[in-house]
Amino acid sequence: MSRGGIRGRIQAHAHLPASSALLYKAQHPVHALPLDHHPHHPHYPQDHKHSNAEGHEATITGQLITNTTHRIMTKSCTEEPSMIESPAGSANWTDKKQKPGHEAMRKEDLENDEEEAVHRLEDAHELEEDEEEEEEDDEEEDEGDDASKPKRRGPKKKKMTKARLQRFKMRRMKANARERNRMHGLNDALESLRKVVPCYSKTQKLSKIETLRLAKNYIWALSEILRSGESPDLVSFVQALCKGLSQPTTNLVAGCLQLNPRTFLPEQQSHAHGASVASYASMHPYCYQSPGLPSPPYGAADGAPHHTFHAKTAAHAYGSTLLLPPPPPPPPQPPSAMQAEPFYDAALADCAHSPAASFDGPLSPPLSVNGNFSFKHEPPTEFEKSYHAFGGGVQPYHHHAPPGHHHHHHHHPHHHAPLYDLPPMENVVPYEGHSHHERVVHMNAQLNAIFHDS
DNA sequence: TAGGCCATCTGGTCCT
DNA sequence: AGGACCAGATGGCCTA
Repeated sequence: MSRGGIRGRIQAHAHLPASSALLYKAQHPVHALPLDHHPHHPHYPQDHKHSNAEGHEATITGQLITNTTHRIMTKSCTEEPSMIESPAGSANWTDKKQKPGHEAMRKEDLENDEEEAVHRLEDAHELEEDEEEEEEDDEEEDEGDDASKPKRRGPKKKKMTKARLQRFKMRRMKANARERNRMHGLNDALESLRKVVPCYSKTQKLSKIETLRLAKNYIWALSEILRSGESPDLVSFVQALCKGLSQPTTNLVAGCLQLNPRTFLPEQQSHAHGASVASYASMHPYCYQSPGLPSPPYGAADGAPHHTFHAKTAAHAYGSTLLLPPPPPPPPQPPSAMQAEPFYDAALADCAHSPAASFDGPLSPPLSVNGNFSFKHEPPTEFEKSYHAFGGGVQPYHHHAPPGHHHHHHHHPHHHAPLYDLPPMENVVPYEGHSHHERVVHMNAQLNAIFHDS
């Protein structure tokens, strides 16, 4: 039984103008208030809740940090505790760029919080009040009273002096802030990934794990296109995309690609297998649009990649997300998730009757390997540059070359990587010996051949 | 209410 | 020494 997760995230909020998360955040504008005024916010820093292996100390320091920790927006801030941000940054980190006014915590708040924190830690660590000069004094304490108590083995535990406490607290705060930033960076990267795999919607996001799975499948499917050079059939492609995905995500992908979910069922695939992506796209030029895509430009509202599709280009563009690998001799075992027909019925109903019901954001770029085949006109990201550097090996990145321009004058013969005798999805073969540049040239040619009916 | 998903804190480990 | 990375723990939100 799948609860929550993608299905819930997708279906439960289909009627809402925004995702639950966004909605919740909109309804809980905590960013303007001090941290300790929002103990029930979902992303309220939770140091105080900890009762882990460190036990008491963790709890106490957690309370400390609860009152003093704030989102650190920039890396430089991690080196300057006075720059710590309002907790709202932590609660609404996705909105960080819209909330510059809360970056700095009021100084008196910080001082008060730290003072209280120190008091708590004093209790927790039996701090000796008058011990201001610490280090040396701590080292040679109670050496002679071993008769009274059993001697403690192991490293001697230093007494928590105020100064040490302060240092510890500051270290912990900075480490927490770094960790938050690190995770935010990870999430940003994941969001970037969401945008380049099929079925992107900003308000109905795939979960992290599903995004990774779908991305893996997508990469494999595209690799198969390169390897075979054939126009794959729709069902196989969708099956490949959905392999290992949850039911809700499978449902999403099927709905996103306007594929009759029934065609997943083995007994229904006989006729469906015959349809290639190209023919399907030509027969259903409009159906490759996301069911809920508003009139173009689709991506303007939510900041997603901006695509200006026409009916014709939509079929072309989304068709390219439907590049199907030829069905392997033994048809791939459909994931168990694909056998739950009701999901597909629901998806089908959505597609057929409620074009705007499921998605309010743009789909992914049609082929977002690196923007060469898609409509991307932005300068390359750092990742893209490095990706080129890594994949291309010898080719420098042509920063300002327009899409589709710099890849078309030299098309080298392409040697496909062999497939191994592994299960399809584990069969990812690096295209060694070919630069990424070359592969993209080849891919462009193939995709153009497939989807331009030439 | 259970389970999925998530953000966050935390201490350990490794690296520079 | 300090930062990055990691995994465990925790609790909140949401859906079925």
